[in-house]
Amino acid sequence: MGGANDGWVMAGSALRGSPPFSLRMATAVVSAGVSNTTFVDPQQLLATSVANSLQPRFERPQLDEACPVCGDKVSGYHYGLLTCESCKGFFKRTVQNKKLYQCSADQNCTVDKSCRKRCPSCRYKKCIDQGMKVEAVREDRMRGGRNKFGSYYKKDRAQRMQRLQVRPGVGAPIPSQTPSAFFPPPQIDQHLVANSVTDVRTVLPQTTMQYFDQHKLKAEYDSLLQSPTLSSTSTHSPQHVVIPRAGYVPNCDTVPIHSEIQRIDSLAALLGSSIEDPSLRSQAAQYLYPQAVKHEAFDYHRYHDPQLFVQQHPEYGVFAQPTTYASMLPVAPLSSSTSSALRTVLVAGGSSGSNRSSPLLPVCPLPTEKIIDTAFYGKQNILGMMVEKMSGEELRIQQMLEILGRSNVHIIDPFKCTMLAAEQNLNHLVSWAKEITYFKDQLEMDDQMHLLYTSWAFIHLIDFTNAAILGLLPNTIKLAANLEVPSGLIALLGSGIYLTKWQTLVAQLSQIGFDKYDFAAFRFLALFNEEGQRSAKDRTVIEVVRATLYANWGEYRRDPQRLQYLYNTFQSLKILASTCHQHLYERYRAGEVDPSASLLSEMLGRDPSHTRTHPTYIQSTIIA
DNA sequence: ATAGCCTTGAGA
DNA sequence: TCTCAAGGCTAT
Repeated sequence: MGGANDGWVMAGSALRGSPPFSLRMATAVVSAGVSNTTFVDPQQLLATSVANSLQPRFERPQLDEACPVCGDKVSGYHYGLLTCESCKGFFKRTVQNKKLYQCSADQNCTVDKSCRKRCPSCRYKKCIDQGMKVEAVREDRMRGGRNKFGSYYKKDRAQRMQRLQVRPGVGAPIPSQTPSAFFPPPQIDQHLVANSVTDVRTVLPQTTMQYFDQHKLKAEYDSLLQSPTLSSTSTHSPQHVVIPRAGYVPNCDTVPIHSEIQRIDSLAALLGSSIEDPSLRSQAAQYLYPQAVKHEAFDYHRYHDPQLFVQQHPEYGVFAQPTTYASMLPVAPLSSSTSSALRTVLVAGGSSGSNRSSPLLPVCPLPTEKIIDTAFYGKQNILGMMVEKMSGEELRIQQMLEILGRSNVHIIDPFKCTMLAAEQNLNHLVSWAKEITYFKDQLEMDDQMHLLYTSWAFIHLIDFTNAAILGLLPNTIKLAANLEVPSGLIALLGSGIYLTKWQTLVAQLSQIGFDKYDFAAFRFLALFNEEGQRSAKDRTVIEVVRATLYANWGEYRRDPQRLQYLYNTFQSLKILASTCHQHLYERYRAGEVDPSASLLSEMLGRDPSHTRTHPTYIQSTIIA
C-alpha cells in the first residue's frame, strides 16, 4: 500500500492507550475552555440533549446515518459506535469468539456494504478504527440492561444534535466517512509527520499534554468513579482463534484520500479501553487503573480537519498504516515449521478459543480512593527511582561493542555479529528487569514474560539510541581487516535499511535534549508496555506503573511541547523497533538465526499459543 | 459466518 | 413503563 516506505510500517496502536491523546480528548469535553477552538460546552450539550429529547423530530437523527464501517443503515449505538446491525453482529462475534483475522492483502481493503464480507480483518480493523469498543462486549454475556457507555451515548447524541442544528441542511445524513464514534476519532499522530524538530512544534496542540498533568488525570478518574457502570465486562480482546482466509481476492478499489484519513483517525479510536466491573468495587484493589479514564465525546473535527492536515502534511502518507505494535510483532506460531506466513494467525491462551464463558477471565479491580490519592498526590517518583537504577547503563552498549569488536574477530558475518550483540543485550535486559521492584515483586512470571516478549526489541533499540545520543556509540565495529559493521545495524537487529530513519530519530532526540530521565522513561515505558499488558493477568500493576511514569515524566519535563515531542519520538522508535523485530523474525523463520543464541531464539521463537507454558531460558533467568 | 429479528433488563 | 443496547436465535 501507499503507506509503506522502506518497509517502515506505521503502527496505529503504537498509540493504543497512549495517554496524551486519550486524555486530551477526554478533557476536551470536560473543560471546554481549554482550547480556543469552537468547542461545545458540555453543560450546554446536556441541556441541548434534554431539550432535543422533547422534540420528536430530532429524536434519533443518527439513525439516518450510514454505518461508519460499511455504510449500511445505522440501527443504533453498538459497542460505542453508531453502526448497522451487521457490523454490530460481526463485531460481537469477533470479540466473543476471540477471532483474529488476517488480511491477505495490504490491510487496506475497502469495506462497504457490498464487500464487507470479503475481508473480516479489514472490517474488524475498521470497526476498531472507527471507535467500536471491545470492552463493551460483555464477558459474562449478560443480556439486557445498560452499560456505562450510556452517558456517553447521550452526550454524543446531544453533540450530534448540536452539529445538525448548526450545520446547514439540518437532518441530512452524515457521510459514512465522518467518524461518528462518540469516542474521539483518533488524534492524528503527529509524531508521524514530525521528521524535523521544527514542524512538530507547529502542529502539537497544547492539550495533548494534559495526560501528563496528574491532577487532571485524577479529576478525570474521580469523575469516572461516579459514572454509571457496566454490568460486567472485561478488557478482553479478540486474539485467539485462527481464521484462515483462503482464496480471498484483495479489493482493488482505488483508495480515496479519506481512507487515509480514516486510518489516521484510527489511532486515537483505539485509545483507552477498560471498563471497571462494579462488582469489584468493594474489593480492596491495590492499584490505580488509569485507563478507566474514558474518552468523552467531542467534535474532533473541530480540532483537526483531516483534509487540511493531509494538505499540510503530505508526507504523512509515508508513515500511515495503522496497525498495532503487537500486530507487527512476529505473531506466528514459531514452533510450527509449517507456518511460513509472517502474519500467520494464531491461537493463544489454549485451544478453547470460543470457550469464553470461563469465570477465570481476567478482570480489573478498581483502586480504592486511598490508592488513587496515593498514586496521584503521594510522593511516588518511579521515574526518579528508575533513573537511579539506570546508572552505568549509558556506558554499557559502548563497552559491549568494544568487547564484541575485540573478542569476535573470527565472526565475519555482520548478521551473526548483530545476533550476538542482541543476545548479550537481551541477557542484560532480563537481568535489569529482574531488579525492578514493580516488575519482580508485583508481577507474576507469566506477566513478566509477556512484558519482555513484547518489549525487548524496543528496549534494545532504545539502549543503542541513548548511546548514540551520548556519542558513545562507535560508528562501526571492526570484524576483520576490511569488514566493519555499522553499530546501527546492531541497533536495528540487522535491518540496515532503516539506518537513516534511526539516525534521524537520534538526531531529533539529541536536538531536543534527550537526557537520562528521558532514557529511563523510554526504557521503562517500553517495558511496561500496552501489548504485554494486554496478555497479562494482572494488568493493573502494569497500568499503574505506566501511568505513574507518565506523570513523573510530565513533572520532570515541564515543557509540554518538548514532552510531546519526546513522546512522539518514543512512538516512532517503537514502530521502528517493531519493524526491525518483524524483519528479524522473518530471518529467524528462514533459519538464519543461530539457535545457540538461546534467549534471542526464545524471544523470536515463542509460540503464542503456549504462552502459559514457560520456555526454559527466560524463565530460569527470571527466577535466577 | 453472516445478518436480520427477537429477547432481555438496567436505568431513565 | 419505556428505552435501547446488550446477547440470542436462526434462515441463509
